[in-house]
Formats: sequence, structure tokens, C-alpha cells
Amino acid sequence: MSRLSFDLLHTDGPARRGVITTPHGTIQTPVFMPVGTRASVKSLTTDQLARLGPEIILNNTYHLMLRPGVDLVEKLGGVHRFMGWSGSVLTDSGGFQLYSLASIRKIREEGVEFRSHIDGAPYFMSPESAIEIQTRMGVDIAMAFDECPAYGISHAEVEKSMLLTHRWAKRSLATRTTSALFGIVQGGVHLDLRKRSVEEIASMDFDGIAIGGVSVGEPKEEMFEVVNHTAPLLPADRPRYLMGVGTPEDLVNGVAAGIDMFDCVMPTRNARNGTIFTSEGKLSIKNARFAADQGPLDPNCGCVTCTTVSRAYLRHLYVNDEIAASVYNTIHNISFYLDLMRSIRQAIESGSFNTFREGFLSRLSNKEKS
RNA sequence: GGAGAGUUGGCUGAGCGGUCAAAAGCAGCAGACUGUAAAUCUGCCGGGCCACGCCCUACGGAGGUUCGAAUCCUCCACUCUCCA
Repeated sequence: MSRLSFDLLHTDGPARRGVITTPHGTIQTPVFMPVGTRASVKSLTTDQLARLGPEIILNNTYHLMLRPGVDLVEKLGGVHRFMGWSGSVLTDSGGFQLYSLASIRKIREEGVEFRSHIDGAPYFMSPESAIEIQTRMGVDIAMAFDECPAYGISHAEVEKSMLLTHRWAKRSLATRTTSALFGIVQGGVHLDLRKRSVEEIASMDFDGIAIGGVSVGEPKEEMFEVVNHTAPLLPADRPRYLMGVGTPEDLVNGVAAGIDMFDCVMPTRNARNGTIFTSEGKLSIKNARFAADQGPLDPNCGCVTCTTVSRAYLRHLYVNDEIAASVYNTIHNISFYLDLMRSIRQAIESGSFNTFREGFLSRLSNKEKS
């Protein structure tokens, strides 16, 4: 009973089509994982989420550690049972919060002193405790505890941070037991550091490898310079996970670089903020021009939202702060992302990924112009 | 019939001689969001321009005082409260 297995089914150039197997089922890759930070994909019930068909979602160690706390989650049977979710769960280790909550933490060699963003209470997280927490919560895939450096700091500082991430990676791995564990490559936008980081992380026995430290404010060209440079260096026999990415275009481009897994808050957060992803580009449902638009959000979408309600109704819900606006929009955006990944997988299987990609990107750029 | 309070930009509502095209909130319009401190945040919001400066029209209406008025005075209109 291995923690995790990965089978590479097809390749189409650098693009890969595979299957990950966890104790909670199989995951067809390339995959997009909806983010459910606090054991909830915001604005959806677990049932609503399940109907959309994702095979794996994210939770967050830091947030669940603060509330409701690991002891309780463990006592209640782990995150799956806690939220009534039967698919796979990957947890971020809390490493990203070293970046997003930089003002309320102090990093040391042993680990990090956090202040809870909720009540200011002090917490300490180490690589060991981060992995232990994730394991006790019963997640399928845990992430190594890493430091995600901010964009714009010096090469020397990024290197120092990267080396800490490497040392923490070893300690994370030494703590692995039942949950699968992914290592995280860092190195900022510096290609030499990325290469060194891959060499270090890939030499360890992780169940998968992630590229972290992107989409932290760097220009998109730099992000893809890093991804295009780093992904090909990763071992082919393990899943490759690009953390925190991204837009629909980013997913397509990421797959083209050889990435297997993605996660991003964008479809869920943007849904709550009124931005809708469609086959014709994104739109803001707040716009006055949709006030009397009887059409669906996306004419090419078969989701519950698109098959039952109009843009006019969705705008009305949004403008009136109705909770249903978030629900409908989230259902659609997640559906759109999952459909996109399905199309990508089919394209790889049929050896037409490049054609698919070119068509997809040119369709979007045409929309930008018009 | 008597006494008092009030009338400000789409709405609520500050301002009470210059620094006021007029606070703030709401509404409206648009934008951002990438391992979620986010159902959040940002910008615009009288009109016009040869726009980081100028012109026009504006604080119930009409006059007046003043170098200068949304702010002071007079009259008019309307609204509200209290006493008969």
C-alpha cells in the first residue's frame, strides 16, 4: 500500500497525461485542484463541490491548525470525514503564509514563530510539526514546509532562503509517514538557483515535486521563464506541481511546459468578486451591459449556472449582495477550469495539444482586441 | 392663529465669511485579484476643455451687505415639530 503512485500515460511534446493514485482514488492529470483553504471551497457545500467532479482539492495547514485545530480534526476522523469529502486532499504546509503573512512571523532555522492573524496568539511551526499536522489530518498529499520568498529581493537573499527550504525539505521528508509528501523547488526568478534547487529537491525521495515561489508579484514573462526553465529539469517519473497558478492561459502554458498539477484561488476568489472565466475570455458580471442579458455566462458551458440562469439574473444577484451570486459564479468558474483541464487531457491523448493550445491562446487574444 | 427648526450634488448628510465644485456614507460606473487575513480592494463619480491647470453652472427662489457668501441681512415659497 504505497502512499501514492504516478503513471505517465501519454506525452505530447513536453505535455504529459498521467494518473495519480491516492488512498482516495485516482486523479487524472494534468489536473486543476480547487482551493479550499479552511476545509471549504468557499461558497460551495461539499455536495455542490462534489457534483462538479474534482478529484482532488487543497486545504491549508496553517488555517486549519488555528481553527478548528489539529486535535479536533484528527479526533473527528481527519479532513475528509470532517468536511464530508471522499476525494483526495492535498494540503499546503503553511509555507505560503510565510509570504502572505510576512508581517506577523519570524523565521528561524528551527522553524517559524507565527502570530495568529485571528487573535494574535503565538504559534510555532517547524518542518516536523507541519508534516505531522498534515499527516494527523489524514491528507493524501502533504507539502514540505518551505519558505516562499517575496519577489524583488536580492539574489543572495533568495539563495539563503532557498538553502533554508532545502534543509527544511530534508527534515520534512524525515517526518513523512502515511501521507505522501511533495518537495518544493524554490529559487525565485533566478534560473541558476532554480537549477540548484531542482538538483537538491529531486535527489530526495519525495512523492512528487512542486515549483513554488511563483505568482508572487513577478511579471508574467519572468514567471514563465522560470517555469519553462525549471519544469524540464524535474524527474519525469514523479508528478510535477506548479503551486498557486493560475489563469486559464497559465494552465495551458504550464501544461505545455510539462506541469501535471495546478492550484489557484483565482476561479473561486474571482467568482466571489464578480469576474467570470468563459470560453470567450473573462467578463465582469457587475457590468451594466449585462443588466438585461438573457444569455448564459458562457454559451459553451454546460454547468448548472449556465444551464439554469441568465447573465441578467446573475448580475442582479451580485449587485444585491445575494449569497447565491457567489455560489452560482463559483460553480461556473470551477466548472470552467475543470472543463479546460479535461480538454487539455483529451488534446494530449490525441496528440493535438499544440493545436489546442494555439487555438486557445489565439481565441483569447482575439477577444482582447475586440 | 402663535412659537420654533429647516430647505446642500441621485439619496442620507457635514459645512456655517475666503483654504468649497462643497466632508463622509450609500447608490452608480469601471478596474484589480495567481500554494485565500479577500462576499475583498482600488479608481472615477456637476459640465466643458488646447485637461496635472483653466472656464462655465451650482448649496430652495429673488434681492442685498462684503474685496469675497452654501455660510450674514431682507422678502417670498415650501417642509417639519410644539402650543392653541
